[in-house]
Amino acid sequence: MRPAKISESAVRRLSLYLRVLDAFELAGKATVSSGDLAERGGVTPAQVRKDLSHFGSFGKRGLGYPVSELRERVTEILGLGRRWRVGLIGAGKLGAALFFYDGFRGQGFDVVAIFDNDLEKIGQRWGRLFVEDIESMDRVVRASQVEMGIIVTPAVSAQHVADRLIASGVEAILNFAPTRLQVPPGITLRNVNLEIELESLAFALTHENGA
Amino acid sequence: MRPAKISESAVRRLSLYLRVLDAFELAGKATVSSGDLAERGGVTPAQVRKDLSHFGSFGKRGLGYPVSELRERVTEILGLGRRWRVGLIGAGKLGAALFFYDGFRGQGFDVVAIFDNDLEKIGQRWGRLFVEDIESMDRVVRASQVEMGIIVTPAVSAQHVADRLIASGVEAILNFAPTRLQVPPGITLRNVNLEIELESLAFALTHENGA
DNA sequence: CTTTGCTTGTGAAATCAATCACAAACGAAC
DNA sequence: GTTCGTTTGTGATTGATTTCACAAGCAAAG
Repeated sequence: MRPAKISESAVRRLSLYLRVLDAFELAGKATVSSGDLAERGGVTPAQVRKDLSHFGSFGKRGLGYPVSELRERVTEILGLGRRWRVGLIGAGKLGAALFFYDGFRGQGFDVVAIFDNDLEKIGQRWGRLFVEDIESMDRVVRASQVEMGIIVTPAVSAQHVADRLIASGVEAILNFAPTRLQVPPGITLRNVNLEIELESLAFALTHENGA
Repeated sequence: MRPAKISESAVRRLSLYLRVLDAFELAGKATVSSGDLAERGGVTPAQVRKDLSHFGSFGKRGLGYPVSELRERVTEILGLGRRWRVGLIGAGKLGAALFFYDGFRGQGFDVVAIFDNDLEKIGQRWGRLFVEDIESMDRVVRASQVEMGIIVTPAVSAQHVADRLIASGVEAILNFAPTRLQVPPGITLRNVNLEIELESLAFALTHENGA
């Protein structure tokens, strides 16, 4: 079942449910109710049922959802039934932190290329990869069959990097640079802006009480 | 003017406008229209006006908004008219990347304490700070007047760390650990989950076309 | 085989957010 | 001082998302 339109936030909740299901499976539970999932996920039971119902009917009334099977189905829905080839652009500290973070590999994401424009960095060995010159991005992206790009460059370079990624055939970009990227239709872009997160905390602290 | 309730997303857009205003001010523009702000921010003019109108009436009809003054007002609204004292919990690669990232300082956020539970890390010197034992968190948080906590520990430790932060009086937490934290009412929590971002890209790539 | 206790799946209702559209206000031109 | 072109601020409208509420379905017990 492929529904007309699934909201961004519904997809994110599916990722969340998947993690909760992992925990339940590890704990040896055979079935879970929408209430169980909701509690552990911090949402309402109705929300869980509605989110899942967009993709089919996975539960049994009176009983709940079979943990193992639902986990497989959600994995499939999210497109995690395969491995994804990721390119990292920016070999700075944040790039290194992401590269050496094991969580990605565990979820099916393999960094298969690293790029930088700094001569100091180009040629460095990271794990079993070498940092490539950003000038050879097109060739390397195609050779390594990179499907997603993670941009961890300074803001000024980010748009240029995005343009080159897209020109090389990459259709999904995760941008950590604190700038608004312009991308053509059909390209999926997600932004992670750490400054905005902190500013949102500052706003909350400033306005929470009547002080 | 303090409005009843501002949506999370409206606050994030204010951060965005602030960045656009910075650019306009740098470019020497004296006034901007909602259309100018909208174009650079990737939103609609009506949205810009609505967002700003929640906090007052800053523009002149027929003319637009005075760049410099609006910038000051938005800075004030977001609570950025002062510096914030931030504690970093987790002295791993991601923690280091965040610590050495200059963008935070530029926006008014100062990391004033770093914690870890690894004996190898405790006592290390980072810039002008030393990595503290997580066991002394309560004392150090109070002594350094930490107001916000950034959690960059493994998932298993995150809830414990959050509990201790809150017990020490911290009321705002930015969590990078891939787990759902439980916090009492009154505590502001934001999550940055890199796995969920990638999974959302995987979903988009998987479902974008009829393939 | 019928009853009982749960839990799903889903239209309907309610809430929340974004967009529209237009009167009001301003500066410039004459 | 009047007209004109522009842009704000905002009530009304539309659209999206979440929650409600309940019929339908299932397993277990008797």
